[in-house]
Amino acid sequence: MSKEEAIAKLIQVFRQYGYEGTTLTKLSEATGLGKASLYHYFPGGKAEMAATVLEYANSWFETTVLKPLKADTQPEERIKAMSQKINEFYNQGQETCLWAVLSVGEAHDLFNNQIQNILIIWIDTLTQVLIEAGIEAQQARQRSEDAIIQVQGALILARVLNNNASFQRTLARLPKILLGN
Amino acid sequence: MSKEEAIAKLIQVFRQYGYEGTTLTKLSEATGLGKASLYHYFPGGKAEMAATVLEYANSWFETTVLKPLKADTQPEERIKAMSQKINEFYNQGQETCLWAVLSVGEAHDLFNNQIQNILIIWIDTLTQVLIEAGIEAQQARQRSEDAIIQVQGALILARVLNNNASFQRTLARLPKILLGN
DNA sequence: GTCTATACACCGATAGAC
DNA sequence: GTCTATCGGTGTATAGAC
Repeated sequence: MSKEEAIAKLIQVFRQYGYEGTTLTKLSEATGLGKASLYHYFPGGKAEMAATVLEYANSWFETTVLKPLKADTQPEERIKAMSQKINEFYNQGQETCLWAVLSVGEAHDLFNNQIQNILIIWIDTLTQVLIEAGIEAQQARQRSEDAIIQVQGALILARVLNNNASFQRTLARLPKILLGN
Repeated sequence: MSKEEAIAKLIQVFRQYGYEGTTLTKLSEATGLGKASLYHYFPGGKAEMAATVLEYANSWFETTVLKPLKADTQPEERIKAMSQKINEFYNQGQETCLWAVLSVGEAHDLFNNQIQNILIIWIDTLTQVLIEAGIEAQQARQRSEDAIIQVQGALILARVLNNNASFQRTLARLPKILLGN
């Protein structure tokens, strides 16, 4: 198993159990690697694994979800493309958000910088699209924040109600919310 | 210290650290009670403490936040009253949501029933207000879900950005979102 | 690189004196 | 009811053979 494949397994554990709820035993079982092997790849232990997983997720998000926002097409098309990628990113709303779970408890002190960075990039990128669509700057920023709020909130509701219908509805409405028509 | 005062301290710990991140040592320090004393009040240990805290929060929410929704005033007034209480409940957006943090990891299996119940009550109560305001049933329900989504999402954004401006903005917009004017 | 074995701290929980 | 002392278990992390 390559390091990249291992990271893909680790991310599942962290996002399901959170930082404190994730144990080396769970990480070991998920990857099939022994504890000592995990420490070979990640000498910094659990904290380094989480930081690496977070960096990997951030990078994936930027190149996959945010890239369509910079395409040379109509703003509405770009936003629809983003929504579709978000849907994949969160597995149709059935997966928790790694950023949300790692922003809690002692993990907050360790990782909030990384999480804050990616959210700001997301907001900024969306804002730029709306400005290109002719929306005034401050309103563009507020609507971009609203979009992220709704995605995050919908994930929580889907998790608690065990029903992703409202998540799907939220994603479908994103273009309208952002472009205001 | 009365049991009720102790619970008020316990809730702070659980909502800051989540279930797995909360330790008996933290709970002991927060209340000023020794571990053995905590077990005297809560023989079921940490799980019983969390369940009690959750029950207490649910009850407080119902009597304080949801009660204004059943008042004999205009729907818009009731929703404004609810928003104000939500603002207090989450300390102007500076506190995490106990329900959101206890819906993660192994705590999900233990407590999601309680959390699901209170969210459904919240949605149902809001829906009823909107129906009284003349809004069609299905749309009333969807808008109620949207309101909860936005509150939850705004709390996450506030925590990550360390800035509650968007939470305040979200609360201020709730009447408009719900009543659609 | 991966394994077994293990160190050491802290976890939740309990015993028993007062 | 609250305390000190402590239990068994598990957590993270490491040592050392292979």
